[in-house]
Amino acid sequence: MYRRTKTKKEIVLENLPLVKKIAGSIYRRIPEGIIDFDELVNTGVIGLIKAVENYNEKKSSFSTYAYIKIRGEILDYLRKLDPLPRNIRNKIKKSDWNEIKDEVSFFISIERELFNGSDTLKIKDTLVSSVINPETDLIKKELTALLSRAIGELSEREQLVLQLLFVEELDLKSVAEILGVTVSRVSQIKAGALKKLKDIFKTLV
DNA sequence: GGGAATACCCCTTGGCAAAC
DNA sequence: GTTTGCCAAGGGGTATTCCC
Repeated sequence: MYRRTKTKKEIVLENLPLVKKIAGSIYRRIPEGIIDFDELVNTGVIGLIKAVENYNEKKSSFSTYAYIKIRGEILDYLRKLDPLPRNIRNKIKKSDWNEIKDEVSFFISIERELFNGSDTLKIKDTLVSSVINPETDLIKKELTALLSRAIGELSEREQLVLQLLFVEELDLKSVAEILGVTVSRVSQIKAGALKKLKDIFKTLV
């Protein structure tokens, strides 16, 4: 057990860089002046403490578990700060193009990796275009649905690696630290996941 | 100032070993 | 046999230093 050899305080101090990394990646995506970076770090530390208390080593590595808990705590905190009722926020969400862009950015990034060609740019441009029309909207929805299905075929570990690399925009080194493996291993998982995704995607299209 | 050389970082890939 | 993971080597991009 992780806690048997180290005190809670030692584990928290040891994982503080991880908290700062996660807080930083979220902080970069929040409009300037909305929240203080230190507040996010403090919230992340609360998540880290909860992770230490509830960690079950049989289920996953501590760093992976802590990552999920820390990020969840910060996101919960941000939701609580939202002054708008959830139903109003949902209505806004439905018509907020930035939100849509955020959701599909993951797929765009992966697609870029998968196809690595000029055609990708055209699709990307279609997806992120500021002009919404029925045709581009339909293409976007179909592509998102297909990729979503393909990603669902991957293992949890592969999905996590892709999420950390493309959604959180972490580098391989950071992902390696979170997963507790080497950078080269993360690169291999990423390459394998993308290859698998490409194969799955081909069968779906 | 700017071009060349060097150092450094990030990442990928191949080979290998251990575990399942 | 397959999967997982590490190590070492090398490619590519960027930053820094040096010299003209």
